[in-house]
Amino acid sequence: MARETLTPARIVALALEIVDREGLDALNMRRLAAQAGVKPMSLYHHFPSKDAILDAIGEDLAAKALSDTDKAGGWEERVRVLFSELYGVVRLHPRALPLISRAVVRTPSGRRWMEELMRTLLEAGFDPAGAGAVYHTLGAYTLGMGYAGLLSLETPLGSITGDVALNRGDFPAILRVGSGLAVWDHAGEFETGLDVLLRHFAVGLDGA
Amino acid sequence: MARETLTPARIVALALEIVDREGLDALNMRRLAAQAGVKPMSLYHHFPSKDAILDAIGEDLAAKALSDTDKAGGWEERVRVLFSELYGVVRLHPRALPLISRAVVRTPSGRRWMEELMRTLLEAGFDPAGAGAVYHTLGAYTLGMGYAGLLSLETPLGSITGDVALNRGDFPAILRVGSGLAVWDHAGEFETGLDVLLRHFAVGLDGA
DNA sequence: TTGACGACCATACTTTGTACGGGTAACTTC
DNA sequence: GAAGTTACCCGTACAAAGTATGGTCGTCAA
Repeated sequence: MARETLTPARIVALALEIVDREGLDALNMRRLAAQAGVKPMSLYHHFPSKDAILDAIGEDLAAKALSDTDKAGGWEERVRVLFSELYGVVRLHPRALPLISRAVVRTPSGRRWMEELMRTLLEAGFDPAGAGAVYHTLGAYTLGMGYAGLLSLETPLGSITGDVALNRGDFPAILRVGSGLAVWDHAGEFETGLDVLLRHFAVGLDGA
Repeated sequence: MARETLTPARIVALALEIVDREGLDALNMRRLAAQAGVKPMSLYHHFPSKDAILDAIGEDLAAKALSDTDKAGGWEERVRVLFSELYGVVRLHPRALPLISRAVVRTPSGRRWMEELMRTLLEAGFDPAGAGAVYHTLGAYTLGMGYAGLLSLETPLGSITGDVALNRGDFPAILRVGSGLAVWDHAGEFETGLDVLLRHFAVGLDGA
């Protein structure tokens, strides 16, 4: 709205706002330009394509997941913090999740996050295959929690149990569990699962 | 190609083929019509919109995840089978994953899958909150494994370690782990994590 | 003054979903 | 069997969205 100078950083910030507020699909060049008080083609002076803007958002978010990881502590604690920080970013920007997941393997900050994780695991004594397994399992779990939350944003809370109520009798168990299905924010739910998985790998490491 | 009669089932089958082969983005009405040997607008006689076709694909896949769940066995085994079947479908059609995840909460077969899961959990003795937690945790894990695999399809295997090799020295740990990062098909990796999580809930159930 | 460059934009082309209004053949009804 | 109805398919056209191409305008160095 306010007509400040157009910069890559401001474009990314505005784009993220739109994504957070209205979803990834609502982000288009004309909309973004309008938000910046500028005409669409002006954006191309700062970015070569829309995809480049999306990558820049991803980089931005990946950088946030990287902040305070240098607290000391055992490897298990460090790994826990790495994934918790990542999940924290996902919780703050659920609609940007597809960008975050791409960023982990494609942007500088994402790779720094990954390097940090791999270094921690290798130093802890995991062999390359073991480190890969930890990354796969915990990464999938973290990513999945995010996608599940995103899904529940797009499918309005009551639309499951609400619809189902129509043919009451066909889905008694779903109805009994009710709203517990649609709400993914239960305190500590993510951390609990993360701990369970992490502990499993820790035990395996000692055994080997 | 072959000009058979156009039916909803055939449209869905062809659409799924395109998605499997070329990805979700490659599926458009003109492309799909051409594949069916028909003109674009003809599709709208059988489906009201593209979105309806996507939902139909989801329903189709959700139905496959539902097949042989009626084997007897303890609740833990039944839950394991439910998620394994679902994951099996995801592995067969990774590029259709976004459709599968929507389907679980939106299509008849998806809801039947969910009902089956909820019924099993409630009968096993979980309270509604507990059943919700199991669904959240295992569902997120399953979904996440799928998304991670999808991600590795889109980011060609070597592009991570390949790029990183350019600035050798910045990412030594990633390089050491190497190809283990990009390959998500390790036998039993999914089942291992699933068991770990499931066992955690089983123990919690006995304790309560 | 002049020319070069950086920031912004007008126009237009392409791709994709789909509204609208047919058209033809099979089938129903009297 | 004539007339209407329906099922199935299609031609045309428009809107939304990414972006190629080629300006325009102000600032600043020489």
